[in-house]
Amino acid sequence: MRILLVEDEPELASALRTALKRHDMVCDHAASLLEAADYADAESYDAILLDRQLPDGDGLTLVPRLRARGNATPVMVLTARGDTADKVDGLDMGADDYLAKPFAFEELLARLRALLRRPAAIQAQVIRAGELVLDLGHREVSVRGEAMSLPRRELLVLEALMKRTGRMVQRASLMEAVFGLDDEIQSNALDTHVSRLRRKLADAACGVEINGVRGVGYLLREIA
Amino acid sequence: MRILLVEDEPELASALRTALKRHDMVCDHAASLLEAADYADAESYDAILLDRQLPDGDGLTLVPRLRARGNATPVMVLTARGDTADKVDGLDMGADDYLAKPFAFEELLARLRALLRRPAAIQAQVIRAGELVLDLGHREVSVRGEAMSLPRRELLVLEALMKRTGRMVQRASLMEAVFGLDDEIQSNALDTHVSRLRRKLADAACGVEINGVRGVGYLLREIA
DNA sequence: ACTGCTGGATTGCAGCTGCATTGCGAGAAT
DNA sequence: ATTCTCGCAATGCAGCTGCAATCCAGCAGT
Repeated sequence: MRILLVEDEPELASALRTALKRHDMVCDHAASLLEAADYADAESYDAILLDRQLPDGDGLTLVPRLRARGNATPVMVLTARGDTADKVDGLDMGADDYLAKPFAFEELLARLRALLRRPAAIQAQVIRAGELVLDLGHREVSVRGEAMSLPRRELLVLEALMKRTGRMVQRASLMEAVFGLDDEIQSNALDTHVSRLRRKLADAACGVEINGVRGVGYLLREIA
Repeated sequence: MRILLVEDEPELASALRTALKRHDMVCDHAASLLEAADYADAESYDAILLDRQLPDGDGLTLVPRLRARGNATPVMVLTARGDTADKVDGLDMGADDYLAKPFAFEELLARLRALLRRPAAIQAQVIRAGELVLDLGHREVSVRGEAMSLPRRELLVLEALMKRTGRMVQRASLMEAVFGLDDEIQSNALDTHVSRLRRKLADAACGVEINGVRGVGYLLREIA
């Protein structure tokens, strides 16, 4: 479980970190609103523990900003401001729980567990072709639910082709997708990978095949 | 929004009912555990407000019963028992929120709104793969009922892999799950943990193994 | 048709990358 | 103080990967 802790008070922050660590959670720490926003955008967390009083503003303003970007990470607000009005504000801004300081660490943990029980549904981006399913997010290929392990380069070829299933992919464009710019590949390495991929697709009987178009490039096609 | 209110004290119950009604919520009322179970089974609610002290037992026992039947309705416990220990118990029994009486009605409402925003599904508390059982709540692993003690990092690896049993987990994603951002790990520390975990899984003969996919990541697979 | 040509397809091979494993020392936990 | 854990480095190894040699199919010109 990955937690983002947003707390500017160093002592409390480090105490919480070690405590969370002891409970087998991986915890990143941000000490300001700005830092927190950066972290939250760059990484993906299972929950955010959020202090309100931060040097550069009210931590609570982070929540609507996240939600606006489609970030549904559960947020628990930890703050000394424990009036009913504050709590109502916090919750209505999109926080999922609101715990007033001082709090018992055991309660924080229990509430955190409760939050983590309800996972933010993540949308897997998948492309289908025939019986082939390519999960772009997890870089994984499967045929009829069965995982199929592919080497990196072959996976890149397949990805580039499946993104344009049934349509042509120029040879140069494939080269770029597979090798990028870094390598100076002069030989027929691409053909090699295509060939090997073809064989694996054929063995898997997944209902797709790769056609070469002389002088132009390749295309992946569903078999009739 | 349909709410099930479980509360045996007539005054409070009727006060809550009218208040909820005023906020456009449809509210059924049960005065006992038995009645509550019947309602919950027969109807479908968006949330349950649950008192603990009921004439025929502790209201909290309702929650595991619901969950066992696959009923994931969010539950908020309302009770005079507000010790930290009570709260922890309540939340760990599967309640989603825990509010000690007396409370401000506005806070109840705000918490209710927060509850209703959350995703409906609850994540399984235990994950199984082969003979392996991982209890996410208690953070412990067991094989055929036998507890198996794992160091923190290895447990994190196993957790990340078991959450996607049989499917790929990218190396980078594993890194994130096991180390936060804070650590600058440049070496093959991850490989080390995987290796050690592999050995323990093999020794335990638990019917699962970890496959590495060169250039991509790892996957945990049940042995045929 | 025949033949030479061209560009892709395939396959064996060798280098190399990236993973697996192990031992070790420092630091944390008890 | 002792034990456990963790990150690291060294070593070994398997598979990927690029290359080249070979093979094959389509094409054009005679």
